[in-house]
Amino acid sequence: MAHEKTRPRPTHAETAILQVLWERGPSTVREVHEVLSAQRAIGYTTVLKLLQIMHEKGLVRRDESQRSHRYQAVSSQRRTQQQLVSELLERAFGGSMRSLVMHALSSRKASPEDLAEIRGLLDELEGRRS
Amino acid sequence: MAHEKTRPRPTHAETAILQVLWERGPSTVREVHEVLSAQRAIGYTTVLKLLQIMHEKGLVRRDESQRSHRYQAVSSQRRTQQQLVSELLERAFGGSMRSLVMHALSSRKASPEDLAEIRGLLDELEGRRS
DNA sequence: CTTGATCTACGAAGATATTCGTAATTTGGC
DNA sequence: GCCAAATTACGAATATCTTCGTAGATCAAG
Repeated sequence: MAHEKTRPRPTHAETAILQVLWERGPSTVREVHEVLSAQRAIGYTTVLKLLQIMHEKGLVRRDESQRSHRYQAVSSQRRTQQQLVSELLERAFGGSMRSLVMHALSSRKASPEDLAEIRGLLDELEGRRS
Repeated sequence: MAHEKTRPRPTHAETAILQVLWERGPSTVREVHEVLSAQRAIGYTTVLKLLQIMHEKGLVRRDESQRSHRYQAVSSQRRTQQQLVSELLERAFGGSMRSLVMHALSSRKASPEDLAEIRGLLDELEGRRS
């Protein structure tokens, strides 16, 4: 089995860690802990344990060549986000993509650049040429 | 406290039930169970228990005037969806609304009506008059 | 080599979520 | 009134998630 088909959906705490790994790239437990503990109280060994569990689950890869192991996310941010959006779509929006997008757009102030890019994608989806 | 400020975020199983209540309106345990068990194996008393817990949490209201109690969602679908989107935004998208919208748009085929409505909202957000 | 700092491994406690069996209650039909 | 079917209440088992303490290994400094 060259390709893992079904990687488990990351939990809340796990997603927070993935967030850090995506931003920083391959990181040690200490580095991840420093970022997270700036956001909320969390023990060092808690982060360590979470990363170990994520490693078992196949959510992260581990480089053990150094004393301080380096962890990196297996799935790209893009792919994971896609998975989470799809899931939310089914779970709470009954598959209504429009509804989700409308909510997202309304939920936060968007920059002109954001809007322009979204508009561009809309154009594509509508099959507009030129 | 006339208004409950913080209603707990619904869990996975709970969201599935809310989904049914939003679609059907006030429903009995049996009715909810019929819908859910068509999707996956789940016992009648499991649904009952979940609805009882949701009632304790304040997620649903219960009409006990009939022998078969009727449950209905307390928060509107709209409001709950808003909450879940915001959470996902923080949790996995680092607050990048654009990213979320782009993913959502790409994840599913959208009807011309969907696209038109989204475009309309874009126009509003861009402050276009006319 | 010894010591203190740092790191991993591991177990386990506590919290939360999910599941369902059993018992007690109610009700409609006979 | 009695029974079968349907319903609620309740407790408990199981699973999953989150947390962290402790022990042991490793390493750098002196």
